[in-house]
Amino acid sequence: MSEGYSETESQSSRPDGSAENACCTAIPEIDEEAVVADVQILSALGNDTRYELVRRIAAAEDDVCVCDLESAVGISQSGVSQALSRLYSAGLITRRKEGSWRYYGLTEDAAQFLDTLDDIRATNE
Amino acid sequence: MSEGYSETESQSSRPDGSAENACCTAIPEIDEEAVVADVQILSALGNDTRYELVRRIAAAEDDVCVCDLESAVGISQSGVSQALSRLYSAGLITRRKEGSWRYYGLTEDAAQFLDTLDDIRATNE
DNA sequence: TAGTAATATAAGTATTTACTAATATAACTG
DNA sequence: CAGTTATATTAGTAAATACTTATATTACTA
Repeated sequence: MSEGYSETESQSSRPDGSAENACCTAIPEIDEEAVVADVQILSALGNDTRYELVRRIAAAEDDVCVCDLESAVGISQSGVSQALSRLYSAGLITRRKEGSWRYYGLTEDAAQFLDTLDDIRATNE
Repeated sequence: MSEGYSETESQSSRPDGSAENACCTAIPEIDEEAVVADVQILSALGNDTRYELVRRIAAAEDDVCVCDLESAVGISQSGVSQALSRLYSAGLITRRKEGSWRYYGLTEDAAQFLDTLDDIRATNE
């Protein structure tokens, strides 16, 4: 019950004098599918460990195996594996098997994303 | 103590026969400040509520006040305020006071970000 | 085949997060 | 001024998260 601050019949005294919840501008609906897809990408990348993993994969010239990443981010093998798995399902990294090794690489999406982040950071300096 | 799987002197039998943790490519260090800044943005946006707020602010023609956003995302006034506050400190929204109202708008960074997300989603269809 | 290495999965847990309700603050209004 | 409205802040909490350890799986190797 998140009401309790508007018991009277909402005779809104909004800034522009309009009624209901239209104090400013009508707020359009948004695409629910887009939300889900985008938030998956954003939350996958919005964590130090996973972000670092992606940056390291991006920085490497070729695809990278888990063994290397493990020592790089300082958490357990299991933790790295889980992190990579999540990045993979978010579509941020590719994976390829070769013998006992698993090689991870960046997807185009992720590359584009990192570029945007670099852009933003560059303009904010 | 996240070791325990490499007790012997790491006489690595890596894919390319190289030593230490260089099975693939040397993995360069990454910029710690960039990590912090980027993860702040990503994690701020990587949550349904906050993402929706940003999308709605983006979709509105003018700046938006909290009262409108509240009904849009379906959480309490307090929750919205906290979400906006976090988005603000991540540099994703602007805020401006006008009488009792607070108007929120998109920053350039956020706009660029949303564009990239739209791009990515568009190419993945 | 048994043994070992690379990675994944499962189960458990401390920490973090995203809320809610209650209260505070600040500005407008009679 | 007292009352009300818009928003922020605080405190508390259920649920989610990011790990850990232990175990399973898969592939290579002697």
